[in-house]
Amino acid sequence: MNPAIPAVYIVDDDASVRRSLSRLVRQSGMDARAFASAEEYLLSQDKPLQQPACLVVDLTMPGLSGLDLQTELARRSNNRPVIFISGNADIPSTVRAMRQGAVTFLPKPFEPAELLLAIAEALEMCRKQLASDVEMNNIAGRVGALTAREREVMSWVITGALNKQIAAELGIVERTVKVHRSRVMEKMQILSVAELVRLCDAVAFAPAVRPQPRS
Amino acid sequence: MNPAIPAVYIVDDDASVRRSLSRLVRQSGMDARAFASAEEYLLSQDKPLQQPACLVVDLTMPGLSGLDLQTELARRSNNRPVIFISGNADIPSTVRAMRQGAVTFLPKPFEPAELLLAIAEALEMCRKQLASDVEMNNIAGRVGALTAREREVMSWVITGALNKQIAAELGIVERTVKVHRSRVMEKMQILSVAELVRLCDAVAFAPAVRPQPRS
DNA sequence: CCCACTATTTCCCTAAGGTGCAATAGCAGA
DNA sequence: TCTGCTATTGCACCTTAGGGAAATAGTGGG
Repeated sequence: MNPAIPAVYIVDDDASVRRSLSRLVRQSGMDARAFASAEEYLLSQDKPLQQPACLVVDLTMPGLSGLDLQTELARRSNNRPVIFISGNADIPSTVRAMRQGAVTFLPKPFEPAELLLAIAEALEMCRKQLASDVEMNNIAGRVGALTAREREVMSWVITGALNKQIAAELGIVERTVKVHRSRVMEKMQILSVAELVRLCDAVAFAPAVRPQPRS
Repeated sequence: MNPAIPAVYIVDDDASVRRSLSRLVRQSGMDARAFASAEEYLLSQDKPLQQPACLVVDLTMPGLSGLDLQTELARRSNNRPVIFISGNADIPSTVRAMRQGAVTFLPKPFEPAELLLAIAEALEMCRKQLASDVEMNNIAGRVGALTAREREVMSWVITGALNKQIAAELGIVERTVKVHRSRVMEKMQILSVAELVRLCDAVAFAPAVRPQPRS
């Protein structure tokens, strides 16, 4: 599969729906992959996504329902946008689906253009998410390259603490703090504290500050 | 109205619904205010919200519909959480409402407990939003106290630029940059660049950097 | 036992950040 | 015109940040 070509995963127990939707998707220049059940889809997903992709899921299916699938995907941090389709949907299901982050919910029958529009939106969301994920992983990787001590020093640096203060907190000499700090900046591949703060905030870097024992 | 007591704004064209919901809300210890139409509600809203509050809106009403009201509120940056109720709702309306940020959508008839649960959630969201808004206004106020030049210097500082570089960019001497920078830290009531970066990011402070003229 | 990695420290030096004091200048309003 | 606010700069001085060189030490493998 060409990583540049987006993929649409279709999950529906109705074979004729799978066929027609697959055709529609392919005619629009995208990859289509169909699954007859949520379980089947889940089993096929062993690799992290590398190309923009989204799901088109039927709400009511034997076994795991569309909502169950969505819940499971959220649990697995599989953040592919989900578009629901259903012939017999009720308001509560729609609400639940949307609250869990569904892109939209199309009641059958729907116009092919409606689905394509939703898919386009979902793929755009996915692209942004992918770009963001890449960036997060990039940063997390750099943080991972730090030693425990360096992370500790970093957690103080991003609070704006002076080297002198950090040294006092850690019970070491200022020169040592400078050494760690220097390595942090080097490994994080940045030149300023401002950038360090942004990187740490972006990945929600844990302070690593020992919890204050409340007397 | 006691600011500590949350308020629930009920917008429904059916007087009996307004009565029963108001009673339900008041019995739960909250303020209830009822409106017969979206227009009536909008006209009553001239003051910014100070207490946690949410809306319970009927989807279908004469004049502006519930969705119209939601859209208008979004346009006015009135971020009170909205709970929809409706006796004859369809999926598309539900989807649109949820996509526009509705807390939930309750089809009539619903259990009183359901609505109270939704209200509790909405009020909690509102409380967090209020706290955040206060914080944002606080920061924005401090930024507003800066002079144009100080804001300009700040925009460079948060990129991690050295005083020397900032001076070159602005065509002034380093000493002057230091003066502005010092005032920025004073007016923003902080002690470190790390904090400055966070404050600016929190309010999405515009770089104020002149756009690069691409040749 | 030797080696790589990490943590630590001392001495010393340069660059950058931050301030106090004083002075010049432009501009808007009383 | 005088006053207040803002911007600007020069000079001197102190504090921080950042590194170079070299050495000590503990830990985990090979």
